[in-house]
Amino acid sequence: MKNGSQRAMPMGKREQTKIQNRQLILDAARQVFAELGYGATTVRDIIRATPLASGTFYNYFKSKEEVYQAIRDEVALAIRPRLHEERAKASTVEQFITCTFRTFFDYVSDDRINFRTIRHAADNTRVRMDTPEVVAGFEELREDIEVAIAKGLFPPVDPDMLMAAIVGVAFEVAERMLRKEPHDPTAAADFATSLFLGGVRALPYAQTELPASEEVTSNAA
Amino acid sequence: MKNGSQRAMPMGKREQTKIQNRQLILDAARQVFAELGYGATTVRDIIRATPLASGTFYNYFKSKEEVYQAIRDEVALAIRPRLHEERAKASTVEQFITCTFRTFFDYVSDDRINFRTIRHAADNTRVRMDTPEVVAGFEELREDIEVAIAKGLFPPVDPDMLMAAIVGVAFEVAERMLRKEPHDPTAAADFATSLFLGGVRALPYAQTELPASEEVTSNAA
Amino acid sequence: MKNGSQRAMPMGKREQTKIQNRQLILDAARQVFAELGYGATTVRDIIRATPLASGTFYNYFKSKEEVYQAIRDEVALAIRPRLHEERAKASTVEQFITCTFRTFFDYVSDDRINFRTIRHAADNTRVRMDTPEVVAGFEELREDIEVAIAKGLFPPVDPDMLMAAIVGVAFEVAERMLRKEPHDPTAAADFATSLFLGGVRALPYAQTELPASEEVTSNAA
Amino acid sequence: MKNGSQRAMPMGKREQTKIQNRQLILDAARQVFAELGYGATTVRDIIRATPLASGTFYNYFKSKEEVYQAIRDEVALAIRPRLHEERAKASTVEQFITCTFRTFFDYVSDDRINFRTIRHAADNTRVRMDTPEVVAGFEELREDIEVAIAKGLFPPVDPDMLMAAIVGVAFEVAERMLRKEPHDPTAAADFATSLFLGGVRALPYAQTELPASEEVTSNAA
DNA sequence: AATGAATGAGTTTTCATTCAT
DNA sequence: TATGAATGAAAACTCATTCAT
Repeated sequence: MKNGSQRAMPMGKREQTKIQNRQLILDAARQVFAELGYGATTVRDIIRATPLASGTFYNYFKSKEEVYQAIRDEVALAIRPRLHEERAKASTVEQFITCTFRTFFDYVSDDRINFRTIRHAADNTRVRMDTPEVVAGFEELREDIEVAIAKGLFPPVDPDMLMAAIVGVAFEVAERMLRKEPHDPTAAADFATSLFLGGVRALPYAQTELPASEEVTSNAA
Repeated sequence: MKNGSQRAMPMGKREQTKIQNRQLILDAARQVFAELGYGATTVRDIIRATPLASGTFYNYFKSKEEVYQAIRDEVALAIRPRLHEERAKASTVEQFITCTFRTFFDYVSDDRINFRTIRHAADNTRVRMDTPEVVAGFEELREDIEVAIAKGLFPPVDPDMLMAAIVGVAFEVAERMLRKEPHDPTAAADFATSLFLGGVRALPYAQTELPASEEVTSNAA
Repeated sequence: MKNGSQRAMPMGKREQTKIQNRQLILDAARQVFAELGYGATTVRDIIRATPLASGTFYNYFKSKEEVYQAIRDEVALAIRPRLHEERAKASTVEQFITCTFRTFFDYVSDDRINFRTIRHAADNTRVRMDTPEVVAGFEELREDIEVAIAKGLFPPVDPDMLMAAIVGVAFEVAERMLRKEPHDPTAAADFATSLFLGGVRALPYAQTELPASEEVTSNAA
Repeated sequence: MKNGSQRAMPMGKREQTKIQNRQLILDAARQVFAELGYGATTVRDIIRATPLASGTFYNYFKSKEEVYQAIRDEVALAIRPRLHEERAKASTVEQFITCTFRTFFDYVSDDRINFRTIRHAADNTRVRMDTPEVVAGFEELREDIEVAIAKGLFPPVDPDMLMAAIVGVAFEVAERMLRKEPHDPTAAADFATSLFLGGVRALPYAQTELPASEEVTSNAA
């Protein structure tokens, strides 16, 4: 049987299907990881969430671990450069903190499926996967903090601790943000930023249901 | 040699063994969960880390899940009352924040095996179960915050968000604290407390390797 | 420690308990075999139906099989001699058939727990255990038939087949009898006897609920 | 050589293997149930009697119970319609009884493996499951009897009891029939039919080893 | 490439029996 | 002798991976 056609540019049906199937698996895996947690997920679970057959999985990934790697990398690759870039531009503590949280919460809000995959809540299990890519993201933050300290933006605090505090607040507040519809990444970013810049006394007042008098809804400090 | 201590009901060897075996299993489970992560751990792994026979496991727990519950509850039951009690005494924001972090980090430092079990790495997965007991601990913190706001200790911030921020910083900073020997719960508590009271500019300066002069270790800003 | 008393006749507490425990186990076993069937019953099930501890079982019986033997023997020993004796006295077909069914249904009605043990209905499973003792009971019936044929009571039919028919009707009709309260062994015996003596046309008319005219409730033939 | 037969949908090798494997398991199960009894049989036993791997069993059946169901239903589905149809045609007691027994014994003789599976010995346990399909068969017989009574074929006997008697004789006589080679379903049917039509006195004389004169083989009474 | 049944190693779980108290 | 927890062999079941179609 001869290969009748060779089209240089337009992608053959074969290649398209291939890319599409890979994506089907990745999407299914994200879903299932988010629902069951990484540990409890089986390859069968992933396949079941797909129109494909079980054997097909192995045409694209060697194992559950490998799909997981792919998802992780996708996430980290999507957010890390953005964060790093923003922070590099910061010339004050305010800017550094603000852009870090804002970028993070915006990303999470846009791409909450991915977020849920690495930080997940379901069947009572929250998981966070400290895989190389994610850890690398943390390291990058720490390095950016070190640079900022060197530049004099930050006082000479323990960069590791500060990184931990930022990460902790970012993930935990993101979790809450996602529970309320509609998501309000701006409010989340404001909250976290205010906390880091001025402590609890600087926090924005809560949006109350009652029409509060004007000055109360804004910051008093 | 006389038995000087008074045991109201001298325990038979059988009861002792029973209690001891239960503990053997719990300890083994803690170890193994900490090493392999909850998801990857099998009941066999737990038993293997024990001098007991496979069937014996089922005399004490119905499943891996049940051991895990027991561990979790042990943790939550140990720490929650302490935290709640301390916070109830607080009459200022400072006290509220300080005692929360101090109690938490002291506990974690004392009982790091338990902490590692519920907040852990290896196989790159950190798990924390938002099971009834743990969630109840979070709720309690939120309620305490609400009470504090009502009393005027806190400005009228979003209690859910503040709780999230405290929890995030607590767990994440604890993680870092445990990576350095010797543990320094005081430093961790100081760090977190300062952050919450005055933001990044209020943070204590990092412990440098050089023996720093006294006033340097405290806040300057 | 000395054995202070030796009472020749009155049974010691020890012996009494021993006999009593043996009986507890036998009774429990009967119950459980009847409920779960022999195959599905575990020694644990039997013990659970007893106030005794699992180890105690083995002071009385070596295994499930052995309890089962004991029950079987009890049953066979209780009913076989009665049946044999009655049939030996029979001098007509009528007597032979009548006494066989009457004795059997009376026994079953009295001791339905034992019956249920060897012929049981629960969880949709009917079991009949053709153990040596039970088979011996069947053989005895066949031999009695052979003797009756030799004596001229029966025509020279196939004794094996006749035995099978008697056994089949006995067990199956007994099953129905036990489903109606109050049990009516007399009606069951009449039914079976009439069938064997005269075929379906000789069967007694069914007891109807409606107050039927007198002659209808009795046989018409 | 051409494939002369017309298969509407030529079956792929896959489908064939699937059907064949299902049958392998069913056959093995029949064998093993017949050898060990239902209760004592394990899924492993069934698989061992098969060239298949252990996991394969679970591609076809969820449990031992489910295989058993399949076998049972096969039996009931094969025999019930035949019995019902024959009885519907009966216009006399003789026909009703005759066709019932004849059809039953013919079936059992043809399909003795199936019969042995649901009515069986070894480990001394005979099992017959009164599962929906089988019970439905019994019910059907009872209903047919009720119809026959209404039509005046039978005297107004207790249909439940008559059904029980027929069932008891059918199963028990079938058991004996299967013990002798060659099977003689005709003799079994004659025996049972005669019993039900005229009682023991109407029974055919036993086949003796000696070539008996003609009239002896038929009824004398 | 896609399919999905087969595989069998590995896991969970049960239970008859033993044995220290 | 009674107890009941411990034992471990064996049963039930799962699932990642292979492979014939």
